[in-house]
Amino acid sequence: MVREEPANKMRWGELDEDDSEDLDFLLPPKQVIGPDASGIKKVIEYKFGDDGNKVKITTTTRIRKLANARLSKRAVERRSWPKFGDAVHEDVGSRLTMVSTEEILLERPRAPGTKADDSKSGGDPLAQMGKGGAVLMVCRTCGKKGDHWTSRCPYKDLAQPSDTFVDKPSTETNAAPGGTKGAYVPPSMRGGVPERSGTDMRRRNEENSVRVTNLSEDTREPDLLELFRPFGSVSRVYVAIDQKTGTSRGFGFVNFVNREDAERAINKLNGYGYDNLILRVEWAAPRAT
DNA sequence: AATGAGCGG
Repeated sequence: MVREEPANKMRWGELDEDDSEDLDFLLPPKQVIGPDASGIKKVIEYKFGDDGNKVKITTTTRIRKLANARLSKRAVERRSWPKFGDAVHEDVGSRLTMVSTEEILLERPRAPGTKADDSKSGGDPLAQMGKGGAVLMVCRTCGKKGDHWTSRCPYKDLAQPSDTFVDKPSTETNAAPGGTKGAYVPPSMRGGVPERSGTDMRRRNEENSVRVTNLSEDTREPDLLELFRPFGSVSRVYVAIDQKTGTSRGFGFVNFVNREDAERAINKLNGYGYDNLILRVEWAAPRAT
């Protein structure tokens, strides 16, 4: 089989590039009208004749019956739509593939490099839900879904009682001068954070944190959950994993929704034999900052 | 023996 390459054949990438020397740009743009529902198409174009005068050429064609029959009514209808974009000056019917250089702007929830525009949103992320991209916000401080991030949490400052805490006079929580009981106070017993009240205040009880040590190597989080679940609802289980080896480091944490449940678990499971090892179960110290 | 990843707007 022999393939013939006509000498004058342009590759598609070169289209419209070789005739930059002619004066066609002075001519009115080519117009394509139709085809209409009955397949009639008019092409009006202009050329310079040999004498250098402008010549108007009107071509009227009718789409072959066969081709027309294969088009859906909708497709035929679409053909009469006015052209837009780069296609405005194109006889689209003659070129099945359009190479467009039109800029397509992708819509994003937030364009890169822009700052959150509070003036438009009113600072309320909820107001943006549903009209931009999906917004999924879960506050890590109070566990509420949907209206704020951790840093905006109204309880952000309460969660970690500190010397700089001013809303409420601190008492037993801090190493206050004037003498305090030096015993360790479970975070849930400390002041500062409002108690769970009503249905709205779903505090994520990161605070009722129980440390479990002396876990066997192959104890995983599901095992821990299974072990502690009977004492009450567990909000989180965690087994420390060595990032390098992927193996358990032999300790973990269990958070309970209710302090009392945590306490019962500690009392029951501390010293409990599990996988040939004696578990140590006690209140966890607050996580390192 | 040992006190945890991930984190955005």
